[in-house]
Amino acid sequence: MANTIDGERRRRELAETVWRLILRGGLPAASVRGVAEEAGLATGSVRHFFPSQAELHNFAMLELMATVTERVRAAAQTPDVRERARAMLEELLPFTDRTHAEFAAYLEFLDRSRIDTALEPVASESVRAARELVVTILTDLRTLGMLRPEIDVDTEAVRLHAFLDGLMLQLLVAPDLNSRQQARDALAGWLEALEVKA
Amino acid sequence: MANTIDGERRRRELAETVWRLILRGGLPAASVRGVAEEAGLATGSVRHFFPSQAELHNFAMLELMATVTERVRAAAQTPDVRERARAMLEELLPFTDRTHAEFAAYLEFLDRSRIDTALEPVASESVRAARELVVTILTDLRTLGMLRPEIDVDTEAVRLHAFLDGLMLQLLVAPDLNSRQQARDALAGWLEALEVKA
DNA sequence: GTCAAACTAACACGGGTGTGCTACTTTGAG
DNA sequence: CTCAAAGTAGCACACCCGTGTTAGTTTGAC
Repeated sequence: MANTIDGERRRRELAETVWRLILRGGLPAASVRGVAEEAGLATGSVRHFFPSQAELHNFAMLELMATVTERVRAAAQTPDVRERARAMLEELLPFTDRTHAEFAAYLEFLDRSRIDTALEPVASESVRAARELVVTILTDLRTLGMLRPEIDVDTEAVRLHAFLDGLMLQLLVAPDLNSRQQARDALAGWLEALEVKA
Repeated sequence: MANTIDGERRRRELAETVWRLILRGGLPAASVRGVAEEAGLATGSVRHFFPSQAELHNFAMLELMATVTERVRAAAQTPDVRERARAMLEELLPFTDRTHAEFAAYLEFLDRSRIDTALEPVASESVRAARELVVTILTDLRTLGMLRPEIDVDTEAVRLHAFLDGLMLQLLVAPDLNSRQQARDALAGWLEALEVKA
């Protein structure tokens, strides 16, 4: 056989092309023809790796989740507990140009999953994973006795999760409302308020 | 002249048709042909009231903001201060089937405004208005001495605004995450935590 | 009743889309 | 070297889109 190695790399390249096009022109820009042209391929070539547009988009969103998950895993290596919590949660926000493009695509997919049942499973899984991450971080803080006693983990998880999603939405669609640094500070301030006084 | 009275009514009808179609099939469903068929008109009739699709969508979003603004104004009549704050902020969340459709359209327009410069002015104005409402409510509470002294209005406004937007996003794209009642309770609980102990 | 304006309707054009299909080129295992 | 598979490329079909244009119908002021 020929390039069996390049197959998955090509698919990942095309997934990133989808993200880039969505950042630039929204989901409609991520057409089969558009992706092919942006990647310098023929439409037939794209369809060789992805039999349908639905599979291309599905893969692009799965790859998106995998990328974010990997970054969260990397941030989980931070030694200090407080720093770790902050670092992990920061990976759920678009703080760099790179991640801004990714979350722009994520928002588009998430929104589309409301209609497109093919995207629904992976979309709701992503939301579930985010909630789980928040709960886990809060539970760890509680176990370590670093959470103010009057705070309920489940109640706080709902608030923090919604706060993060709202901040993400605002950074994407209304970047003038909060600068990235302001958003960073807002998250840091939030977490400080959770902790027991030193 | 003929029905000068019906003109604006027709335009409002078509705006609501746009909302309904967006709820059902996303922004792509709000095509000129789609709106015409849903409203029982010919495409030429729709284009008689709106010279272009851009004007139709722009008007639909303006009408959306006017509707929400009117509801907030009505909620502002609530006598009790605490109840009033809660009632007004609840109007920024999709708690009924009716408002769910409206906010679904709003999210779609907001997302589209990231790309479509024609929607950008009204979109950023809507975000600014929401922020202003939050700030105003918090400022009123502070003036009345009902806000816990350690709370800074501006800091709290950023948090509460992001919390509301996140809750809206989740109610729209991940309705299984939080029920409407849970979201209502979360908002009520948040506001209670802001107030000075009775 | 007249008539201009408001309103409704239908067609055609050019363009973009997803997808199916076929043919060509490159590659690397045997 | 052979040759089957991987990869690339291009075309055609049917569909939907926004929009321009033209024509017919209804309405209400005068």
